[in-house]
Amino acid sequence: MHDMDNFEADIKILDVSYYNHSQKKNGAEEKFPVIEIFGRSRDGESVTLLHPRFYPHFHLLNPTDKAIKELSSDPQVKSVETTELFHEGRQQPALNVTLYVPGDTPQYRDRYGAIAADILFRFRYLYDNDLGYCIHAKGKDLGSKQMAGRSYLTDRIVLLEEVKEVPYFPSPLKIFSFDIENIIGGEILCIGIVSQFGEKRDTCVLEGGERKILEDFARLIKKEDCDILSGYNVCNYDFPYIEGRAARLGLKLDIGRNLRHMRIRQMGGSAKSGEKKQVDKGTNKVVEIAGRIVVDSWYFARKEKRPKRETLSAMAQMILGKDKLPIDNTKLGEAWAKDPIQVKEYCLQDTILSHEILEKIRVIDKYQALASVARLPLFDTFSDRTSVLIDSLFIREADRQGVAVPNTRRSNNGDEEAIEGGYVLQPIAGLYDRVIVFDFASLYPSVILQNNICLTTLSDEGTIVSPLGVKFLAREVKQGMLPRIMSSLLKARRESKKLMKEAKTTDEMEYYNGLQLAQKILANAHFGVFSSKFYRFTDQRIGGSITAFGREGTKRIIQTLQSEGQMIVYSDTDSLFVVSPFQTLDETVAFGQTIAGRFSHGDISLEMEKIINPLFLSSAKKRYFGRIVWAGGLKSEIFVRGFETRRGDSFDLQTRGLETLFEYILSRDQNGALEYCRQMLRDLMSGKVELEDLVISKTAADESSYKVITEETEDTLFGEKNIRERKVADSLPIVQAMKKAEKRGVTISPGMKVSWIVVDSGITPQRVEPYLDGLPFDFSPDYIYYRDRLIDSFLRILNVFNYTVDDLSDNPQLNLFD
DNA sequence: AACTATGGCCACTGTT
DNA sequence: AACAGTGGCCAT
Repeated sequence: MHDMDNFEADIKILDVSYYNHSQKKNGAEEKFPVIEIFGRSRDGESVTLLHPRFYPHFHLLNPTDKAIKELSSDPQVKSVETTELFHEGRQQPALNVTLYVPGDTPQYRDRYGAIAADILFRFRYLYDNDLGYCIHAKGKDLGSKQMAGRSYLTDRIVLLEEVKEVPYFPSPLKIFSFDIENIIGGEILCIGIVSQFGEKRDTCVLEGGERKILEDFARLIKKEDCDILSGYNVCNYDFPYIEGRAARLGLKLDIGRNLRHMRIRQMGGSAKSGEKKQVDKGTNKVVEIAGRIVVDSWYFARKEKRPKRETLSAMAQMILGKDKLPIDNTKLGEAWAKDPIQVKEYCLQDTILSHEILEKIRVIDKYQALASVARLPLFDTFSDRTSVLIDSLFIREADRQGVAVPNTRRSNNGDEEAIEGGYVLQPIAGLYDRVIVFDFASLYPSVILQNNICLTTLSDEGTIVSPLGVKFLAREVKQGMLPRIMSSLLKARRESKKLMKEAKTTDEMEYYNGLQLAQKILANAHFGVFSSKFYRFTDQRIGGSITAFGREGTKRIIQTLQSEGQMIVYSDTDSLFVVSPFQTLDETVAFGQTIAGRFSHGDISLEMEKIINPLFLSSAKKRYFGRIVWAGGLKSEIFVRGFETRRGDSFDLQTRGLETLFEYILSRDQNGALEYCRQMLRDLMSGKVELEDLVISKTAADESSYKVITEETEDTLFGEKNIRERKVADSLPIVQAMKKAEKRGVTISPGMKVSWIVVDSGITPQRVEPYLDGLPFDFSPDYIYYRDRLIDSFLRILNVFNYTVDDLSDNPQLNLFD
């Protein structure tokens, strides 16, 4: 063993975990937790920081004498301490209880109704030690990779002596992308690998039989000691597949930084009837590897780009402008036997594409910025659970101020009604010149600030009264925690934006841009979390008051402007569409600035976002398009909201047709528009259309999540009740397509897009056939179906100008004789 | 078991 | 033909 060297470095925290240590001390057994911090230093070393003897604690509100007595003499309890906490508007007596073993906490939560008793131990550690994503650590380098019988794979293992948070710094993480090739349901043939650290990139392909491949895979991850493991759909496909194959061969995948096995967790599940599905269908499996972070490039690329088709080839083309080598997955075994070099080339190319997609969309940088703003390990920001981010800021503030922290709510309180949301003004359909779009800057955050909305300011003595009649104390009397956090986030964001503008290099600019975006995301996330039915600090009076203030503000401006004779043609939540009373752009801008100034007060700021000329409003809400002619400066840019061109589940012909139709409408060429639509329908009906243009795609949910409808019918003759169960899934086109795809050897995992073409809509349910990459499509589309859907789409625009289906017909003169 | 909200449009099925 | 129920995706 080495001498113990001093260690000191700046470190980014990737993941935090702990273990229970127990040792003999003077004949007695001493038990304590040891926190394990996994990270990478600014200088590029991987480190494990060990922090022993940090203990778990929680609170009891209004503890009984009996409870205090019991806990004081409980051998599992390290210490108890009386204190006071603010809860439900007043100071209340409380007990702070410290245990030896984190895992004991739930039993005390249940037995004593303890609060702040469901905070994960790693978060408790970070909160209490005031740590964030980036830290400065000092300690003793333990030299050996063994510690108390435990092994770690990092360059350094350090017994922590001093630690403090430092500002976010840019430095590279080690990223490892991979892609497997396997015979469907069978053997893994090879694994392509890209390993990147800063500018340095290495590639290789593992081969030599499945056992060797899997052993090499695990060995390489450990040897390279990567921070991020990535690949295209690795969570739902590659990792589960590898796990399954490794299990068959009896191989261990002990690839965690503490040599713990990787773990795959199934997320989501079925929603109860009448309830919305809570889980983003984009992830249904989560892969956990201690000390490392799994980042599925498919998940983040789809989140960022919302593509219609989500195959690697479609995404690579869209994001990188690169083509993917074609290969028939169903014949991989034969291809491998014939020409393994080609298969390997293909495999590596896929790995590189996935890797470059991840780089291009800058996911790692974005989440690092979020980790630094939310003050959490990178791992926890990647879990995409906003409540974790808000907890990190809010619980710390509550602890500082002695405010009680309830446990996460696990019941819906039964009859609880949803709060009312934003106000949407029915649009006045038409085509308008020079429409000014105003919106409130960060409406809900500024409402929170302006009205000092917080759990801690709710009070009957409050002088700020929300439209719901809920009262909040004025800022001068007591500043709320929520407004305080909001204010510091918004202030920090203004500073980041300023530094971004002053940046001298692109890297510096990106750095501040990432920060200001993260600050914005976090500020906006507060409303959602505090209005959630499940969050620990949820109070409907808060969420309800926030939206009520918002609605009131918007409606008041609409009324005021209307009473002044202005024409408000649309409004949604925090936006207002006002037709300019002036003929020129300059006058319109000046007019808009006056309005924006008039309605901005205190923390609430109404901004002139853009001027649209012309603007088309349909008779439906949330559907409009126009040409932006001004947005802080002159512009000329078409934008669309809501229509099929924005939707991933429309077919390309429909998207293209509408896009062109929009251009005709914006050029005020209605005859051109009609002629164009007629021509497209003619082409379609004469079969002059690519199959690709008729493909419809939607995201498949897990089959078990579809509802089962129970229908009750009464037998008229005998008065018997017949109960029939019907599975919704059975008649959905998407499920039909998924099942047929599987019959043809293409597995579609839930969360991925399924593509199909309608071949017969004359029957119910309609018949569809899957449209599969690399496989022939031997059916004839139902052209009537597609014609009718196109006509419906076109008419939703054209009926604003009083055109009807007859105007889209090729023989309009026939109508004269009707 | 749930771990960010509500408002909204449209496609489709299956009943009346 | 009108409707209720369900699913999916989008606006904010």
